Amino acid sequence: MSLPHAILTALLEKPSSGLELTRRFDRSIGYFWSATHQQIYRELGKLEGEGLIRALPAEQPARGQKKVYEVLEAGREELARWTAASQDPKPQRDALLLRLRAAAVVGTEGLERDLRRHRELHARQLEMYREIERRDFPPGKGGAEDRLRHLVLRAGIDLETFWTQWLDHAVAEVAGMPEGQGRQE
Amino acid sequence: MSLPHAILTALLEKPSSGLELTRRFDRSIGYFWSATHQQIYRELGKLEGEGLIRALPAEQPARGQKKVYEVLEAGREELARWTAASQDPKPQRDALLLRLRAAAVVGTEGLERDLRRHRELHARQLEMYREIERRDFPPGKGGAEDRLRHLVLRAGIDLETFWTQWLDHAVAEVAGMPEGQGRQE
DNA sequence: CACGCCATGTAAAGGGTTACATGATTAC
DNA sequence: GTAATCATGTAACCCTTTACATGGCGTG
Repeated sequence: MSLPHAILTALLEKPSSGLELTRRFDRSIGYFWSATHQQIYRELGKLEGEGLIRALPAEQPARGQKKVYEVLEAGREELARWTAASQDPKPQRDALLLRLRAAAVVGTEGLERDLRRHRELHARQLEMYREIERRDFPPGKGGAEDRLRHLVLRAGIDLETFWTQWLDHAVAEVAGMPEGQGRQE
Repeated sequence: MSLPHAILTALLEKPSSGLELTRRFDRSIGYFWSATHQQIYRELGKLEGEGLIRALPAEQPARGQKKVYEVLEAGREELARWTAASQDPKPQRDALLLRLRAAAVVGTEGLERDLRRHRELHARQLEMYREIERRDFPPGKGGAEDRLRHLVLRAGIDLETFWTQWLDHAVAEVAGMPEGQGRQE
Protein backbone atom coordinates (compact mmCIF):
# COMPACT_ATOMS: atom_id res chain seq x y z
CA MET A 1 0.00 0.00 0.00
CA SER A 2 2.95 2.38 -0.27
CA LEU A 3 3.97 2.46 -3.90
CA PRO A 4 1.68 5.37 -4.78
CA HIS A 5 3.13 7.35 -1.87
CA ALA A 6 6.67 6.57 -2.93
CA ILE A 7 5.80 7.94 -6.36
CA LEU A 8 4.14 11.04 -4.94
CA THR A 9 7.26 11.72 -2.86
CA ALA A 10 9.54 11.28 -5.86
CA LEU A 11 7.35 13.53 -8.03
CA LEU A 12 7.25 16.24 -5.37
CA GLU A 13 11.02 16.17 -5.19
CA LYS A 14 11.04 16.61 -8.97
CA PRO A 15 8.37 16.24 -11.69
CA SER A 16 9.37 13.36 -13.93
CA SER A 17 8.31 10.93 -16.64
CA GLY A 18 7.75 7.25 -16.02
CA LEU A 19 11.20 6.22 -17.14
CA GLU A 20 12.91 8.97 -15.16
CA LEU A 21 11.04 7.74 -12.09
CA THR A 22 12.16 4.20 -12.83
CA ARG A 23 15.79 5.35 -12.90
CA ARG A 24 15.41 7.22 -9.64
CA PHE A 25 13.82 4.17 -8.08
CA ASP A 26 16.94 2.29 -9.09
CA ARG A 27 18.89 4.79 -7.01
CA SER A 28 17.87 6.84 -4.02
CA ILE A 29 14.25 6.03 -3.24
CA GLY A 30 14.57 2.48 -4.51
CA TYR A 31 17.09 1.75 -1.76
CA PHE A 32 14.17 1.33 0.61
CA TRP A 33 11.23 1.01 -1.78
CA SER A 34 12.01 -0.76 -5.04
CA ALA A 35 9.69 -0.79 -8.04
CA THR A 36 9.84 -1.89 -11.67
CA HIS A 37 8.78 0.26 -14.59
CA GLN A 38 5.60 -1.79 -15.07
CA GLN A 39 4.51 -1.06 -11.52
CA ILE A 40 5.32 2.60 -11.96
CA TYR A 41 3.42 3.06 -15.21
CA ARG A 42 0.36 1.31 -13.85
CA GLU A 43 0.44 3.39 -10.69
CA LEU A 44 0.94 6.64 -12.62
CA GLY A 45 -2.22 5.83 -14.57
CA LYS A 46 -4.14 5.17 -11.36
CA LEU A 47 -2.89 8.31 -9.65
CA GLU A 48 -3.82 10.40 -12.67
CA GLY A 49 -7.28 8.84 -12.73
CA GLU A 50 -7.73 9.68 -9.05
CA GLY A 51 -6.77 13.30 -9.65
CA LEU A 52 -3.67 13.18 -7.44
CA ILE A 53 -1.22 13.94 -10.25
CA ARG A 54 -1.46 15.26 -13.79
CA ALA A 55 0.59 14.99 -16.95
CA LEU A 56 2.14 18.28 -17.99
CA PRO A 57 0.66 19.37 -21.32
CA ALA A 58 2.79 18.07 -24.20
CA GLU A 59 2.73 18.66 -27.95
CA GLN A 60 1.66 15.21 -29.09
CA PRO A 61 0.72 12.83 -26.29
CA ALA A 62 1.18 9.72 -28.42
CA ARG A 63 2.54 6.33 -27.56
CA GLY A 64 6.30 6.41 -27.23
CA GLN A 65 6.18 10.12 -26.36
CA LYS A 66 7.56 11.33 -23.07
CA LYS A 67 4.94 12.23 -20.46
CA VAL A 68 6.03 14.31 -17.46
CA TYR A 69 3.85 14.22 -14.34
CA GLU A 70 3.50 16.65 -11.48
CA VAL A 71 1.68 16.35 -8.14
CA LEU A 72 -1.62 18.18 -7.66
CA GLU A 73 -2.73 19.66 -4.36
CA ALA A 74 -4.94 16.63 -3.65
CA GLY A 75 -1.88 14.44 -4.08
CA ARG A 76 0.16 16.46 -1.61
CA GLU A 77 -2.67 16.26 0.90
CA GLU A 78 -2.96 12.50 0.48
CA LEU A 79 0.78 12.10 1.02
CA ALA A 80 0.69 14.25 4.16
CA ARG A 81 -2.26 12.22 5.46
CA TRP A 82 -0.49 8.92 4.80
CA THR A 83 2.76 10.13 6.35
CA ALA A 84 1.07 11.11 9.59
CA ALA A 85 -1.20 8.04 9.81
CA SER A 86 -0.42 5.26 12.25
CA GLN A 87 0.88 2.13 10.53
CA ASP A 88 1.95 -1.22 11.86
CA PRO A 89 5.37 -2.55 10.91
CA LYS A 90 5.22 -5.34 8.33
CA PRO A 91 6.36 -8.76 9.48
CA GLN A 92 9.86 -9.44 8.27
CA ARG A 93 10.86 -11.86 5.52
CA ASP A 94 14.50 -12.76 5.22
CA ALA A 95 15.43 -15.72 3.05
CA LEU A 96 19.04 -15.81 4.24
CA LEU A 97 18.07 -16.26 7.88
CA LEU A 98 15.61 -18.92 6.80
CA ARG A 99 18.38 -20.73 4.93
CA LEU A 100 20.57 -20.76 8.02
CA ARG A 101 17.74 -22.20 10.01
CA ALA A 102 17.26 -24.83 7.31
CA ALA A 103 20.99 -25.51 7.33
CA ALA A 104 20.72 -26.37 11.02
CA VAL A 105 18.59 -29.32 9.87
CA VAL A 106 19.94 -30.36 6.46
CA GLY A 107 23.56 -29.26 6.81
CA THR A 108 25.69 -26.30 5.76
CA GLU A 109 27.22 -27.84 2.66
CA GLY A 110 27.53 -25.30 -0.19
CA LEU A 111 26.31 -22.44 1.99
CA GLU A 112 29.57 -20.69 2.79
CA ARG A 113 30.17 -19.57 -0.78
CA ASP A 114 26.86 -17.69 -0.96
CA LEU A 115 27.33 -16.19 2.50
CA ARG A 116 30.64 -14.72 1.33
CA ARG A 117 28.96 -13.39 -1.80
CA HIS A 118 26.22 -11.71 0.23
CA ARG A 119 28.83 -10.22 2.52
CA GLU A 120 30.53 -8.60 -0.47
CA LEU A 121 27.23 -7.29 -1.84
CA HIS A 122 26.43 -5.65 1.49
CA ALA A 123 29.94 -4.24 1.79
CA ARG A 124 29.60 -2.71 -1.67
CA GLN A 125 26.21 -1.19 -0.82
CA LEU A 126 27.68 0.20 2.38
CA GLU A 127 30.50 1.87 0.45
CA MET A 128 27.96 3.37 -1.94
CA TYR A 129 25.94 4.82 0.93
CA ARG A 130 29.08 6.29 2.47
CA GLU A 131 29.92 7.97 -0.82
CA ILE A 132 26.45 9.48 -0.97
CA GLU A 133 26.87 10.70 2.60
CA ARG A 134 30.20 12.38 1.78
CA ARG A 135 28.73 13.98 -1.33
CA ASP A 136 25.28 15.07 -0.13
CA PHE A 137 25.69 15.58 3.61
CA PRO A 138 28.99 17.30 4.40
CA PRO A 139 29.55 18.27 8.09
CA GLY A 140 28.23 21.81 7.60
CA LYS A 141 24.55 20.93 7.76
CA GLY A 142 21.56 21.97 5.71
CA GLY A 143 17.93 22.50 6.64
CA ALA A 144 15.32 20.26 8.22
CA GLU A 145 14.66 18.41 4.95
CA ASP A 146 18.33 17.47 4.72
CA ARG A 147 18.44 16.33 8.32
CA LEU A 148 15.54 13.94 7.66
CA ARG A 149 17.07 12.59 4.48
CA HIS A 150 20.39 12.17 6.27
CA LEU A 151 18.61 10.23 9.02
CA VAL A 152 17.19 7.85 6.41
CA LEU A 153 20.62 7.42 4.87
CA ARG A 154 22.10 6.69 8.29
CA ALA A 155 19.60 3.85 8.66
CA GLY A 156 20.88 2.39 5.39
CA ILE A 157 24.50 2.77 6.48
CA ASP A 158 23.93 1.20 9.89
CA LEU A 159 21.90 -1.67 8.45
CA GLU A 160 24.55 -2.52 5.87
CA THR A 161 27.20 -2.26 8.55
CA PHE A 162 25.25 -4.73 10.65
CA TRP A 163 24.85 -7.19 7.79
CA THR A 164 28.51 -7.18 6.79
CA GLN A 165 29.54 -7.81 10.40
CA TRP A 166 26.90 -10.45 10.98
CA LEU A 167 27.84 -12.23 7.77
CA ASP A 168 31.47 -12.24 8.91
CA HIS A 169 30.35 -14.12 12.00
CA ALA A 170 28.15 -16.42 9.94
CA VAL A 171 30.97 -17.28 7.53
CA ALA A 172 33.33 -17.99 10.44
CA GLU A 173 30.73 -20.19 12.11
CA VAL A 174 29.87 -22.15 8.98
CA ALA A 175 33.50 -22.48 7.89
CA GLY A 176 34.40 -24.12 11.20
CA MET A 177 31.72 -26.77 10.98
CA PRO A 178 32.28 -30.43 10.20
CA GLU A 179 30.90 -31.74 6.93
CA GLY A 180 27.83 -33.90 6.88
CA GLN A 181 25.64 -31.87 9.20
CA GLY A 182 22.73 -33.25 7.21
CA ARG A 183 21.46 -36.70 8.01
CA GLN A 184 23.58 -39.33 6.30
CA GLU A 185 21.73 -41.99 4.33
CA MET B 1 9.63 -18.56 -3.41
CA SER B 2 10.57 -19.58 0.12
CA LEU B 3 7.36 -20.46 1.90
CA PRO B 4 7.55 -24.16 0.96
CA HIS B 5 11.11 -24.30 2.28
CA ALA B 6 10.11 -22.60 5.49
CA ILE B 7 7.44 -25.27 5.92
CA LEU B 8 9.85 -28.09 5.11
CA THR B 9 12.26 -26.75 7.73
CA ALA B 10 9.52 -26.51 10.35
CA LEU B 11 8.26 -30.01 9.57
CA LEU B 12 11.76 -31.46 9.79
CA GLU B 13 12.21 -29.86 13.17
CA LYS B 14 8.94 -31.51 14.20
CA PRO B 15 6.10 -33.17 12.23
CA SER B 16 2.97 -31.07 12.68
CA SER B 17 -0.54 -30.33 11.52
CA GLY B 18 -1.50 -27.19 9.64
CA LEU B 19 -2.65 -25.36 12.71
CA GLU B 20 0.39 -26.34 14.74
CA LEU B 21 2.54 -24.98 11.92
CA THR B 22 0.54 -21.78 11.97
CA ARG B 23 1.23 -21.37 15.67
CA ARG B 24 4.93 -21.99 15.23
CA PHE B 25 5.00 -19.48 12.38
CA ASP B 26 3.59 -16.98 14.84
CA ARG B 27 6.62 -17.63 17.02
CA SER B 28 10.08 -18.80 16.08
CA ILE B 29 10.18 -19.26 12.34
CA GLY B 30 7.65 -16.53 11.72
CA TYR B 31 10.06 -13.98 13.17
CA PHE B 32 11.83 -13.96 9.83
CA TRP B 33 9.29 -15.66 7.59
CA SER B 34 5.67 -14.96 8.44
CA ALA B 35 2.73 -16.85 6.97
CA THR B 36 -1.01 -17.10 7.57
CA HIS B 37 -2.90 -20.35 7.98
CA GLN B 38 -4.41 -19.99 4.49
CA GLN B 39 -0.97 -19.82 2.93
CA ILE B 40 0.17 -22.78 4.97
CA TYR B 41 -2.77 -25.03 4.11
CA ARG B 42 -2.47 -24.20 0.43
CA GLU B 43 1.24 -24.92 0.49
CA LEU B 44 0.82 -28.17 2.44
CA GLY B 45 -1.53 -29.38 -0.28
CA LYS B 46 0.99 -28.49 -2.98
CA LEU B 47 3.90 -30.11 -1.16
CA GLU B 48 1.91 -33.30 -0.65
CA GLY B 49 0.95 -33.33 -4.34
CA GLU B 50 4.62 -33.00 -5.29
CA GLY B 51 5.58 -35.91 -3.06
CA LEU B 52 7.81 -33.85 -0.75
CA ILE B 53 5.73 -34.48 2.37
CA ARG B 54 3.01 -36.91 3.39
CA ALA B 55 0.17 -36.96 5.88
CA LEU B 56 0.65 -39.51 8.62
CA PRO B 57 -2.05 -42.16 8.39
CA ALA B 58 -5.04 -41.24 10.55
CA GLU B 59 -8.23 -43.02 11.49
CA GLN B 60 -10.72 -40.89 9.59
CA PRO B 61 -9.18 -38.27 7.31
CA ALA B 62 -12.33 -36.13 7.16
CA ARG B 63 -12.79 -32.39 7.10
CA GLY B 64 -12.17 -30.91 10.53
CA GLN B 65 -9.91 -33.83 11.43
CA LYS B 66 -6.34 -33.19 12.39
CA LYS B 67 -3.78 -34.07 9.72
CA VAL B 68 -0.14 -34.39 10.75
CA TYR B 69 2.50 -34.11 8.02
CA GLU B 70 6.07 -35.35 7.87
CA VAL B 71 8.85 -34.68 5.35
CA LEU B 72 9.74 -37.38 2.83
CA GLU B 73 13.26 -37.98 1.58
CA ALA B 74 12.53 -36.01 -1.61
CA GLY B 75 11.51 -33.08 0.56
CA ARG B 76 14.72 -33.18 2.55
CA GLU B 77 16.73 -33.26 -0.67
CA GLU B 78 14.83 -30.31 -2.10
CA LEU B 79 15.45 -28.32 1.07
CA ALA B 80 19.17 -29.14 1.01
CA ARG B 81 19.34 -28.12 -2.66
CA TRP B 82 17.56 -24.81 -1.99
CA THR B 83 19.69 -24.05 1.06
CA ALA B 84 22.93 -24.47 -0.87
CA ALA B 85 21.74 -22.67 -4.02
CA SER B 86 22.96 -19.15 -4.77
CA GLN B 87 20.24 -16.54 -4.23
CA ASP B 88 20.23 -12.79 -4.68
CA PRO B 89 19.11 -10.65 -1.75
CA LYS B 90 15.65 -9.20 -2.23
CA PRO B 91 15.45 -5.43 -2.60
CA GLN B 92 14.37 -3.86 0.66
CA ARG B 93 10.97 -2.33 1.39
CA ASP B 94 10.60 -0.21 4.48
CA ALA B 95 7.53 1.96 4.80
CA LEU B 96 8.85 3.86 7.81
CA LEU B 97 11.94 5.07 5.97
CA LEU B 98 9.72 6.02 3.08
CA ARG B 99 7.50 8.03 5.41
CA LEU B 100 10.49 9.96 6.73
CA ARG B 101 11.54 10.74 3.21
CA ALA B 102 8.00 11.91 2.47
CA ALA B 103 8.04 13.98 5.65
CA ALA B 104 11.05 15.83 4.29
CA VAL B 105 8.69 17.13 1.60
CA VAL B 106 5.27 17.42 3.25
CA GLY B 107 6.29 18.03 6.85
CA THR B 108 6.64 16.00 10.02
CA GLU B 109 3.32 16.86 11.59
CA GLY B 110 1.74 13.88 13.35
CA LEU B 111 4.75 11.66 12.72
CA GLU B 112 6.41 11.70 16.13
CA ARG B 113 3.61 9.78 17.81
CA ASP B 114 3.94 6.81 15.48
CA LEU B 115 7.74 6.88 15.66
CA ARG B 116 7.49 6.50 19.42
CA ARG B 117 5.01 3.68 19.01
CA HIS B 118 7.31 1.83 16.63
CA ARG B 119 10.19 2.35 19.01
CA GLU B 120 8.22 0.61 21.76
CA LEU B 121 7.23 -2.26 19.48
CA HIS B 122 10.85 -2.87 18.55
CA ALA B 123 11.96 -2.59 22.17
CA ARG B 124 9.36 -5.20 23.14
CA GLN B 125 10.46 -7.55 20.37
CA LEU B 126 14.06 -7.09 21.47
CA GLU B 127 13.16 -8.07 25.00
CA MET B 128 11.36 -11.16 23.73
CA TYR B 129 14.40 -12.22 21.70
CA ARG B 130 16.64 -11.75 24.75
CA GLU B 131 14.36 -13.95 26.79
CA ILE B 132 14.53 -16.66 24.15
CA GLU B 133 18.30 -16.33 24.16
CA ARG B 134 18.47 -16.76 27.94
CA ARG B 135 16.13 -19.73 27.82
CA ASP B 136 17.41 -21.61 24.74
CA PHE B 137 21.06 -20.64 24.48
CA PRO B 138 22.73 -20.52 27.89
CA PRO B 139 26.53 -19.89 27.90
CA GLY B 140 27.40 -23.60 27.99
CA LYS B 141 26.94 -24.23 24.31
CA GLY B 142 25.24 -26.98 22.38
CA GLY B 143 26.01 -28.58 19.03
CA ALA B 144 26.36 -27.17 15.54
CA GLU B 145 22.59 -26.95 15.05
CA ASP B 146 22.27 -24.78 18.13
CA ARG B 147 25.14 -22.54 17.07
CA LEU B 148 23.39 -21.87 13.76
CA ARG B 149 20.05 -21.18 15.41
CA HIS B 150 21.75 -18.91 17.92
CA LEU B 151 23.38 -17.04 15.05
CA VAL B 152 19.95 -16.43 13.52
CA LEU B 153 18.63 -15.22 16.86
CA ARG B 154 21.60 -12.87 17.22
CA ALA B 155 20.63 -11.31 13.90
CA GLY B 156 17.17 -10.63 15.27
CA ILE B 157 18.58 -9.18 18.49
CA ASP B 158 21.04 -6.92 16.71
CA LEU B 159 18.45 -5.74 14.21
CA GLU B 160 15.95 -4.83 16.92
CA THR B 161 18.71 -3.12 18.86
CA PHE B 162 19.52 -1.07 15.79
CA TRP B 163 15.91 -0.08 15.21
CA THR B 164 15.28 1.04 18.78
CA GLN B 165 18.42 3.17 18.74
CA TRP B 166 17.72 4.59 15.32
CA LEU B 167 14.14 5.42 16.28
CA ASP B 168 15.47 7.23 19.35
CA HIS B 169 17.48 9.44 17.02
CA ALA B 170 14.53 9.86 14.70
CA VAL B 171 12.20 10.91 17.51
CA ALA B 172 14.76 13.41 18.80
CA GLU B 173 15.24 14.83 15.32
CA VAL B 174 11.54 15.14 14.55
CA ALA B 175 10.67 16.49 18.00
CA GLY B 176 13.14 19.33 17.53
CA MET B 177 11.69 20.47 14.24
CA PRO B 178 9.60 23.58 13.70
CA GLU B 179 5.98 23.08 12.70
CA GLY B 180 4.83 23.69 9.16
CA GLN B 181 7.64 21.88 7.40
CA GLY B 182 5.14 21.24 4.63
CA ARG B 183 4.46 23.93 2.11
CA GLN B 184 2.10 26.53 3.47
CA GLU B 185 -0.85 27.41 1.23
C1' DC C 1 17.26 1.81 -43.98
C1' DA C 2 18.55 -0.93 -40.28
C1' DC C 3 19.88 -1.17 -35.74
C1' DG C 4 19.89 0.12 -31.02
C1' DC C 5 17.89 2.65 -27.62
C1' DC C 6 14.20 5.51 -25.44
C1' DA C 7 9.61 5.43 -23.66
C1' DT C 8 5.28 3.63 -22.72
C1' DG C 9 2.54 0.11 -22.23
C1' DT C 10 -0.21 -5.06 -22.10
C1' DA C 11 -0.73 -9.83 -20.41
C1' DA C 12 -0.23 -13.62 -17.54
C1' DA C 13 1.27 -15.93 -13.55
C1' DG C 14 2.24 -16.22 -8.85
C1' DG C 15 2.23 -15.03 -3.94
C1' DG C 16 0.07 -12.67 -0.08
C1' DT C 17 -4.01 -10.77 2.39
C1' DT C 18 -8.66 -10.74 3.88
C1' DA C 19 -13.14 -12.53 4.40
C1' DC C 20 -15.88 -16.25 4.71
C1' DA C 21 -17.44 -21.38 5.16
C1' DT C 22 -17.72 -25.89 7.35
C1' DG C 23 -17.04 -30.04 10.10
C1' DA C 24 -15.42 -31.84 14.69
C1' DT C 25 -14.52 -31.50 19.62
C1' DT C 26 -14.96 -29.72 24.20
C1' DA C 27 -17.20 -27.25 28.14
C1' DC C 28 -21.09 -25.67 30.42
C1' DG D 1 -27.83 -29.21 23.33
C1' DT D 2 -25.65 -25.17 22.36
C1' DA D 3 -21.90 -22.21 22.37
C1' DA D 4 -17.02 -21.70 21.94
C1' DT D 5 -13.10 -23.37 20.06
C1' DC D 6 -10.26 -26.37 17.15
C1' DA D 7 -9.04 -27.48 12.53
C1' DT D 8 -9.25 -27.34 7.70
C1' DG D 9 -10.41 -25.28 3.71
C1' DT D 10 -12.53 -21.82 -0.47
C1' DA D 11 -12.83 -17.55 -2.84
C1' DA D 12 -11.79 -12.98 -4.21
C1' DC D 13 -8.79 -9.35 -4.43
C1' DC D 14 -4.49 -6.95 -4.65
C1' DC D 15 0.38 -6.50 -5.43
C1' DT D 16 4.52 -8.04 -7.51
C1' DT D 17 7.18 -10.26 -11.09
C1' DT D 18 8.33 -11.64 -15.65
C1' DA D 19 7.84 -11.62 -20.39
C1' DC D 20 6.52 -9.51 -24.25
C1' DA D 21 4.67 -5.61 -27.54
C1' DT D 22 4.70 -1.13 -29.81
C1' DG D 23 6.08 3.29 -31.47
C1' DG D 24 9.52 7.09 -31.87
C1' DC D 25 14.23 8.83 -32.29
C1' DG D 26 19.11 9.01 -33.33
C1' DT D 27 23.23 7.17 -35.71
C1' DG D 28 26.10 4.73 -39.01
